[in-house]
Amino acid sequence: MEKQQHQQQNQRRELSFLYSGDFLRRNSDRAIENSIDHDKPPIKEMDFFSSNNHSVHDHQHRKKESSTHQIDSGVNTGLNLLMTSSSGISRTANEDDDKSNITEKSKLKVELEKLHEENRKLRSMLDQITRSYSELHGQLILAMQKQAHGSPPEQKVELNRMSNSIMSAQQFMDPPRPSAGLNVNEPSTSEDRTVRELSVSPANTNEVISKERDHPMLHNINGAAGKQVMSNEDGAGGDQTSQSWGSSPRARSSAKVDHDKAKNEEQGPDDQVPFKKARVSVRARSEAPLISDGCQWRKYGQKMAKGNPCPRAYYRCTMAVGCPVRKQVQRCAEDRTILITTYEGNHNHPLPPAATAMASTTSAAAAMLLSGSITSKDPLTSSGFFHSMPYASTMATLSASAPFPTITLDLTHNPNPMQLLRAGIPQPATTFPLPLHGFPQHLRHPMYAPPKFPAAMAPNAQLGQRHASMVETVSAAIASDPHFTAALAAAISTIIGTPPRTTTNEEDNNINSGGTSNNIASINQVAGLPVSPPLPQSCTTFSTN
DNA sequence: CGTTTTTGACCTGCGC
DNA sequence: GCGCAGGTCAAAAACG
Repeated sequence: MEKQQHQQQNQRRELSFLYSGDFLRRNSDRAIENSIDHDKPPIKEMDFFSSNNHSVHDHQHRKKESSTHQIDSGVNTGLNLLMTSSSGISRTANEDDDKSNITEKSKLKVELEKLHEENRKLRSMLDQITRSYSELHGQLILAMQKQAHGSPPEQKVELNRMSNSIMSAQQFMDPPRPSAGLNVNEPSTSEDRTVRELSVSPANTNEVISKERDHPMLHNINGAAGKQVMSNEDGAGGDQTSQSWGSSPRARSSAKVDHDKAKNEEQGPDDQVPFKKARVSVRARSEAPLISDGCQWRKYGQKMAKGNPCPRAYYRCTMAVGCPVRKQVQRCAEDRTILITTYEGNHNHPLPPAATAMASTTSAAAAMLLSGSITSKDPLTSSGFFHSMPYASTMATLSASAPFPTITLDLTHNPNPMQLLRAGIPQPATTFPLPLHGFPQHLRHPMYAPPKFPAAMAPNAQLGQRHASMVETVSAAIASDPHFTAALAAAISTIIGTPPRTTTNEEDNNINSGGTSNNIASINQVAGLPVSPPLPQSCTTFSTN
């Protein structure tokens, strides 16, 4: 475990890119290559959420930089660093020196006061953001409960499902559980089964864990898995994804059986679950061969895909033995600066917060994809939904032509609602898949890292940015779907970790009438939140995938 | 020496 | 049944 964390940390160092601007500058002279091959420069992965862009091999440089950050920050560190500048000056006994010392002291005093003032401002900003988040969270839950009461049965199920997602997102805040442990706090749909299966032979334990430790939201992702769990009394079903992704020959053959089973289910009278597998595709501009989503991946294959001169690489999650999550990475044929990462499957292990961010985003997308809004026979009709939203049409699209239902989060388009709403923040000229730019400078500062955060999990500076960028991404996505809104709010809860609070009527009105813009505005404030409420010490599982 | 990547072979599903 | 394409396996090579 320790080793794993260490590796993670290493990987994160390896793949850090602070701002796209930096990234692009550093790589602008590098020719874009056709393939994701490996004779490439040291950049191994583009890190969506990290805070700097120094390679792990540049360890010393990195250390140096981090200390520089601390000094440059302007945030009161509690040490009067400026004093040190005068400490080395040899003192004479004459009056001139005394005078200059006094002047210097007064200067420092002024400086100190400035810093105090800035601290005060930042603190109040933090408070405000925290309040906004709490309000929003409460509004969300309340609104969903309201809707659940007044909606047709189908929608009720959906809303309840989302509610569960939010509630269970709170569970992410729990400390990491040992991998052998089961989460008895899972919703009742799987709880019974868990108890039942706990008595199964040890050989089965892993499978049971992988099924039941998954976040309930994740179950939902792959086609109302909750339903599956309840309906598969023989214990063979449950997690379609992990089965179909089985790696051993035995798993493969059983996967076929289960696939057939799934087919039968699909063709059965209950047509409400047309898809058992969802994929989330993330399009992002990157010259790096990979995007960093916080997970560890092992490449297990590469293929030339038809219609694209760039090879498609296949990766498998290696953060836990038997984790069924896979991803495919391929450059866009039309624009090779665009990297398309497609996730599939659910993690069966706890994820570091950095991974939770990306995973939550894609998970929510997948949840939406498989939610009631897409239960119609023609998945494409649901995409019309996006068209009614500004930006949303470029944020998320659905594909019916793909072999699996796939939702594509397009992060290559610049206008991000969050950025537009954030007045007074200079926009860098370069584009970046995730809206890192335009983020208040202070959020990039290492001082904003959560004090309680385990060092092994995420370096301070990176973490704040990861969360910041993630929240922005999530907020933008919220514009595209109310279901998405709920699911992503769960993701935000995961990141920020503030318990919900009861709302006032006024707040209720806001959310009922407000539509997405209000939400975005509120969440935007959240995005401005450095890390105020304690961040989750770990996350159980998130996944998209 | 353990882990990861590479790469050709193999399997599976699908359309004709 | 055949060919094609997508996806996976696993031995060998590369890497740290």
